[in-house]
Amino acid sequence: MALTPSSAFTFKTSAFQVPPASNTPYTLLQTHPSLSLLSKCKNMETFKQIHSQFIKLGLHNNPFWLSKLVEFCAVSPFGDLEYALLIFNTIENPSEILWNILIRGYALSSNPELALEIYIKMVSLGNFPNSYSFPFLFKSCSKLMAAQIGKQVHGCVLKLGLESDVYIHTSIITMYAQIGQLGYARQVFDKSCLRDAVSFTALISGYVSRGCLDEARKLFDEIPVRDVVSWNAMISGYSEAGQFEEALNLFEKMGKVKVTPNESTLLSVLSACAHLGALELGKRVASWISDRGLGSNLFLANALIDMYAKCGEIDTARSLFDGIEVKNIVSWNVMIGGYTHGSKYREALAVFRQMQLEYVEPNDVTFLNILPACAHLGALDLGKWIHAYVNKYYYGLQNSSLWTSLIDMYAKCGSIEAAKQVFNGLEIKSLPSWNVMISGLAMHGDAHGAIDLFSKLVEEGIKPDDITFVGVLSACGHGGLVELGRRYFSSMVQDYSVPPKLTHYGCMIDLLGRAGLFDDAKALVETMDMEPDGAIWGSLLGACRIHKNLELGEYAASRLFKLEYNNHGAYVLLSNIYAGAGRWNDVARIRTMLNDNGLKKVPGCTSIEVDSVVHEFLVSDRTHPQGQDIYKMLDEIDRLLEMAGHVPDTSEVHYDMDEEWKEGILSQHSEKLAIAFGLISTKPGTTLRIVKNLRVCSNCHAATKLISKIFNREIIARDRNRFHHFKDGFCSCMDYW
DNA sequence: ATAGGGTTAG
Repeated sequence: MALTPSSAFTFKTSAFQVPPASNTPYTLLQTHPSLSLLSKCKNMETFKQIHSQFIKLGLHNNPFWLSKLVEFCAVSPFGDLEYALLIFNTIENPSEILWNILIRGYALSSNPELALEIYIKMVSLGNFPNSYSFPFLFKSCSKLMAAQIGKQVHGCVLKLGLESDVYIHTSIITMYAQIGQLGYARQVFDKSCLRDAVSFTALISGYVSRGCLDEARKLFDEIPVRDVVSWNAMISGYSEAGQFEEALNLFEKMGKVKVTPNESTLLSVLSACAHLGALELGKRVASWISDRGLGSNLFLANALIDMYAKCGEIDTARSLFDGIEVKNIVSWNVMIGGYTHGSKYREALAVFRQMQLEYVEPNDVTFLNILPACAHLGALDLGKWIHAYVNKYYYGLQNSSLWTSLIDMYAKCGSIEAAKQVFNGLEIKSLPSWNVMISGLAMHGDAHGAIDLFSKLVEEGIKPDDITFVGVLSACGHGGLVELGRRYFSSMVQDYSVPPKLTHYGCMIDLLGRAGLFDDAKALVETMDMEPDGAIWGSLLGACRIHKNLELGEYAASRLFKLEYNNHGAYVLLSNIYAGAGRWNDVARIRTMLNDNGLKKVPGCTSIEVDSVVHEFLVSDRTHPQGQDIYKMLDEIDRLLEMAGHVPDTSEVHYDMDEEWKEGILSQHSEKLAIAFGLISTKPGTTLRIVKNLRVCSNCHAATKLISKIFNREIIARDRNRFHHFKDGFCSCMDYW
């Protein structure tokens, strides 16, 4: 029968009579070998053996040993509270110490309300609480977030005149601080003259957890003697609030006053270094750690891996990772996250696969780290597997960012319908989930879908943020909805008080430029209250190429080169503009500039997932094991395209002066290779999904439209900018991109 | 003999 306190407190003690305390001197007890026996005990089986041993030796009649036995059951992580109660119930007149131990056990348990029940029982049986009882009671109140009861217990303390006990005093402050009653915590603190580092820190932690860092800092500066816990409270407070510079400043100060950091300090500091990319400090901390032989501390090792990866030293991170003999889930997660963070998506996937081979169970953080890699690579099968896994093992999971990541993954893998399904299935839709859904629709060229969703969001009374408007404005841009775009742009500030950032200006300039409204685009650039960045000049330049605007194109390019002298794509665009205007001398001049600056073309690269494996193709790639079959298919495609009347448009190849390379370059663009591979390695009618690192060229776009018709395949292509759904000879972008 | 401040990644 499971004993509950209420049923247990029947005090059926007739079976045992506890004799009076023995006269064994205390000093003898302290060194008794049985004490180390108990402290080494790791499970109840062993405990029961020790218990019966104690009974044989007659030690159980001694109050000291009795308390040790109950204490083990009540508070050891290997103990058993019900068993503690069982022993307790055999004792006729339990001492206050035993009552307190039991209260402590329940206060630490998952049912802290029982600690309060036992306290009431204790008092109702005529026992008085002492100064030891109250810290346990306050701990229970904190865990229960029970402000009312906490105040009653506080009243009790005052009645008994125990408020000046330093332990009780601190536990009252801690309790009020942890249940969010900072005013009370402050009053207790201010009224008393008991102000040591501990009570200061208790209050500081309260302020920190409510985000009142300035208030916390004021107190921190007043502490007469700060110990390492005080420093940690403040440093980790800054770090968790995103004030990483402040965290590191404080850490430097801590070193100057010669307080030795401990594990917590180092973890906070490494996290701040990771966020700031502060590699130098990170390395100093790393050598400090290894100098003290702390390198094998798993928490620190994981934090170091994270720091190195986020600071760009991914190989150092990897060798640390490989050096850990017994990794935990965090080790795997930070390594995967490090690769994702550094855009090394294939490596992220490889570590994930390794993790599965070693039978390590992934968790939600693993998925949060691996999903962006799936999204970037278009690894839809793995993404789907993760979705199924989450549904199976994390059903009802509250981690809303995981759902947001899944929506984003589906959208970026070209499965906008699946993205919608996940989104619609969400009971609670966080703003980020709305945002990824809106930009997902925008990416897929469903401008009206995105705008409708935005209206729904507003109807639900949710306040959109700057990211929402990036989605809305880019939807308008992809759809060529100029007037609507203008309206949303002005509505941002007016109706939602979201001031436009550079990206919003970028969306608008792209929208206006692509619609050929150069005067408006120029006017917007000139009236902006911030300096235009490369992306803005780049999209203006791109628009100038589409609309053959030589003059503005030259200007935009000159501005862009001042910011990004090595932007190869920009030289190409400008060269295309010159070529379109027949200005061959200028084309040649650009060619020379490229050579002089040693700029290499970013190779076009397209990936396609077949049978859960992501295959990558570069321009004119001949490295694929099925290369021969692919090129055979490519010839077949070109033959059928020609028959269908497709004439390659060579106006965009002029920038490429390499004549022999130019030959056939169009038909060997990476997306065509990927499509050819997709056609030969999937069943007829299967949708092909491809991901390209650059923007699709107009040639491939025209060709892909025809391929979709000739081979009766839906082809979903993601380029640098957006999705194109090719079907039946048409593209969802309506040739506006 | 039982008591106070903080545990870790995104």
